[in-house]
Amino acid sequence: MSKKPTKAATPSAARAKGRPDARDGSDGAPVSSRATRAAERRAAIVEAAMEEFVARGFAATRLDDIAKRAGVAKGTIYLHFKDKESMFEELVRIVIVPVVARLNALPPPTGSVRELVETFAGNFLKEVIGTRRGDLVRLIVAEGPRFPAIADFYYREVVSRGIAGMRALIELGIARGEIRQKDLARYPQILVAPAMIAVIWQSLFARHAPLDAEEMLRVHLDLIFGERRTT
Amino acid sequence: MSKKPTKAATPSAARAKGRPDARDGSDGAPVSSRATRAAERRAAIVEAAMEEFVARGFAATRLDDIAKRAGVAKGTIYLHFKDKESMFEELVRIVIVPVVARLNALPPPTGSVRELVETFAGNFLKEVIGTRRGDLVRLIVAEGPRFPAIADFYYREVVSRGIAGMRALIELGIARGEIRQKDLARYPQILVAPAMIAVIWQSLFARHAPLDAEEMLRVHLDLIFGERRTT
DNA sequence: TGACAATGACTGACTAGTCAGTCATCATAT
DNA sequence: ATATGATGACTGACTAGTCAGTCATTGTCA
Repeated sequence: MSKKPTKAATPSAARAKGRPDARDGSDGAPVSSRATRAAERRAAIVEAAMEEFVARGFAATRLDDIAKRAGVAKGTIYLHFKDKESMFEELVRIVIVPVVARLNALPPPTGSVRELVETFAGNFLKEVIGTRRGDLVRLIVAEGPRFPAIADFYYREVVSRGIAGMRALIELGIARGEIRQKDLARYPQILVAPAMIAVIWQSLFARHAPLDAEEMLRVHLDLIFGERRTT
Repeated sequence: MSKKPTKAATPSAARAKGRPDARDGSDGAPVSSRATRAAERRAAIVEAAMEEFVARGFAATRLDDIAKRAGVAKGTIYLHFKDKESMFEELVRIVIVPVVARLNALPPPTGSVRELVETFAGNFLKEVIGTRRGDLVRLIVAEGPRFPAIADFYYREVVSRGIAGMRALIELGIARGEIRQKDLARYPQILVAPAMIAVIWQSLFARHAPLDAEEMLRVHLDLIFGERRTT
């Protein structure tokens, strides 16, 4: 209490930072209404927070660091999120939702099942393995037990749907005679397992022994569908 | 300095805690020499720390909690470990070493390759999935990126050996005609992937959808070795 | 053998530092 | 003009790590 009788001396100086003009390069149309700027800031915070949480985990991440990375004051974070915990949960949702949307917009079943699965694997390679989304998977594995809400959400929105989708694909493959192993439909996890391992491998062991995920998935599909004759 | 003229008042009272007799249940042989007691305490700390780290992760674990759980004062921890971080690293080593020993003491290759792999899978089921060792795997996935030393160690001692062993097994299987897919030897990860997924699944999603890991592994082996005729 | 001294394992109150969350103050779009 | 966004200094709770002091055990000597 007795520590700081004088206040309001320095703070005004720092003010120089906050966007002075807030217009785009053209003539006079204000490109940033308050709402727009706020949305941009929110996005910056989400981006920065994702980066930090992925790199350090929930407990070790400092809000100060997130704020700094987002180019925002700490207080600003609290204009957008209730607290660190709900911020983390919301974050995971924000990043996952587009993934779910993608899952729901499955391409119509054209061509062989193998082709379908290959397309799927290709997308997975490109958009998950070695990307921030891949790190998110690791983050969920890491923090899931301490954030049941996140584990629940992830299971409901991604895992159960993914498993169901894969099961449908496998059953189609069995019906068409492309897949021999009938029991595979009971454990679609087997179909996905190498892909998940690839994700984890990349973020843990890539330094020691890089893994050619694409080739591995190809071998795995050969195992399930039988060897291909084409290159 | 000027704060504590009085001391030595309370501490003596707490002394009641430390083993009063230090003998075993039989007659008069002192079972706990100083060295023995110290070793017991160290073991208690390791056990407690493992529990806490697995449950909360590195950053969120409090040394006070570890001490309390181990029935030891906080200072005691520092008699055995340099600091929290090296304690964590040492811990992982301590738990992993027996696993490595187990790996090195592989049973002599008797019977079919499938039998060998099945034995292996059986052990894995019993001793890893759903046990503290399984949680350790998750912990390494979670903290590995922040503890390169641990990821290194784990890769060197467990992963690379495991992969090498599996590869040998697969090559044997190919040579004996039990395994068709020759490329499998290039990615032994595929053989192990469902087991790893089972470990992770149990600690994340067991509540939502329990997974019959044993059955899943059987199906997976059927996929690799071809369907079995026996029940 | 018994008494006494030396040892060092053990303790827990304490320090120094960290960080989530608050709020008085200021800036600015409307 | 003013309502709302934004700021960052500040607070208080919390915790890793320290260290002076205690005492059971061990070693030694008469």
